[in-house]
Amino acid sequence: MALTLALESSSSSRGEGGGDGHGSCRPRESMFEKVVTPSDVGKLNRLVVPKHLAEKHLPLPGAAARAGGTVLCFHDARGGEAAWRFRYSYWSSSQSYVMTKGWSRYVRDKRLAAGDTVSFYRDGARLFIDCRRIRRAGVVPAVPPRQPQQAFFFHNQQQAAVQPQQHLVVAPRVVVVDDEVEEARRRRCLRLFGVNLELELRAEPLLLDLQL
Amino acid sequence: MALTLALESSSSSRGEGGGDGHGSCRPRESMFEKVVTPSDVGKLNRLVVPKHLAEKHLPLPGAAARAGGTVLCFHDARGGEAAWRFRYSYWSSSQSYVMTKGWSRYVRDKRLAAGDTVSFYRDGARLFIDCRRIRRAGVVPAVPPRQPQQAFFFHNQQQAAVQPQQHLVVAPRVVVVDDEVEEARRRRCLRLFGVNLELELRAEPLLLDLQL
DNA sequence: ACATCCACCTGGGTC
DNA sequence: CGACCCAGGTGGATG
Repeated sequence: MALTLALESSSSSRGEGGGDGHGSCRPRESMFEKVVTPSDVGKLNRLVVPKHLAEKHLPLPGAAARAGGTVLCFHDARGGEAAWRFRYSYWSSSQSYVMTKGWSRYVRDKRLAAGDTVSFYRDGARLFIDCRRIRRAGVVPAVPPRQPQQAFFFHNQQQAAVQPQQHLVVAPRVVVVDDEVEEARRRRCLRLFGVNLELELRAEPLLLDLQL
Repeated sequence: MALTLALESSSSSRGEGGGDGHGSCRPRESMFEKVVTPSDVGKLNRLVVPKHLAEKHLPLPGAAARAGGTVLCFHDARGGEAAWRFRYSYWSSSQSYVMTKGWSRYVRDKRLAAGDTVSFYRDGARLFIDCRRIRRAGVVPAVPPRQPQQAFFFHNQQQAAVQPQQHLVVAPRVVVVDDEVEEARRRRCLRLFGVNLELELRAEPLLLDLQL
């Protein structure tokens, strides 16, 4: 069954209920949203699902919980063939519900950052996931931060790290962005083709040569 | 069938074949060696056996792999009654061969540290294990780093870490050693009763009070 | 309680 | 550059 994607430009209501007007699908009912924490998008490779939301919308049969969880398949609310498979389980040690395996890929592909919002929808037995970025100062990124695009990409972010004193020379559009959240680690964030490059925060101002 | 241990003091060829002249046994053929990583001797309690070596010298029948591995019994190449039993299994998740149960005991008893070498030999169906420390400048340790001795031992190496500015006061023989290997992480290594304590490398010289 | 073991998982590196 | 290794992890079970 194909999903009809009528482009509704923007619904005025931004409540947790409806689609938020990014041109996505219809016959879903919202389950819940979460503003992701630094840990949710960091090296822990897991999303903590708030317990009350998990037990209300994504109950784990208990047998499944003891059996090491289950695998949930979420369709991408933006359409496309992409289906996101996450291991979903209960960690008795921390008494929390988590999505583990597969989650880090979603974070990477969607360029999720702390403060962004992930939304989970359901249409009958069909599950959907969507996300939206936080409101950011600065320009809209040159490349929309979506889909497993095969754009220019630093393979080794270590090598891509920019020393404060270096000049950064780039070709197309570049946007310097201040992350709103992620105050846990105070970092500067340079957004390049949808890739976040993290710079050590120094007293000195950042020196950049932007050749646009 | 007893194994005759003729003391050939040192085979001139140091190739991966022979004994290294520590007065150990003969009729073995070397299978492989590994320079152990920090993880191999750390809290993970497992030794990763490089895949190509594992499949060449210690194949797991596949049925055994699926059955959760097997137990291998290694005789101590230095002689003695000691036999080291390791669970040996294949982790399909990481596609790697590992020795798990029993390995941490070997690490402890032999005071194995990162950079040391473990060697596996075979004599027909009989398996042998040996290890040697990395070449170190400085004196031979006061206590030979052998056998299940129940000597003084820091349970938590974290706590045992020494800050460069501190004075270290110790009772018996102590040797300060510069690690030749492990240049990957440049660290000072202080050897104390066979335990390696790692110090952050600083410009300042190490300050020690040695009360012998 | 604590250490160990076990079955997973992942990113970086390498080929 | 995709595929694969493997070093470095995890939670949970066990004794």
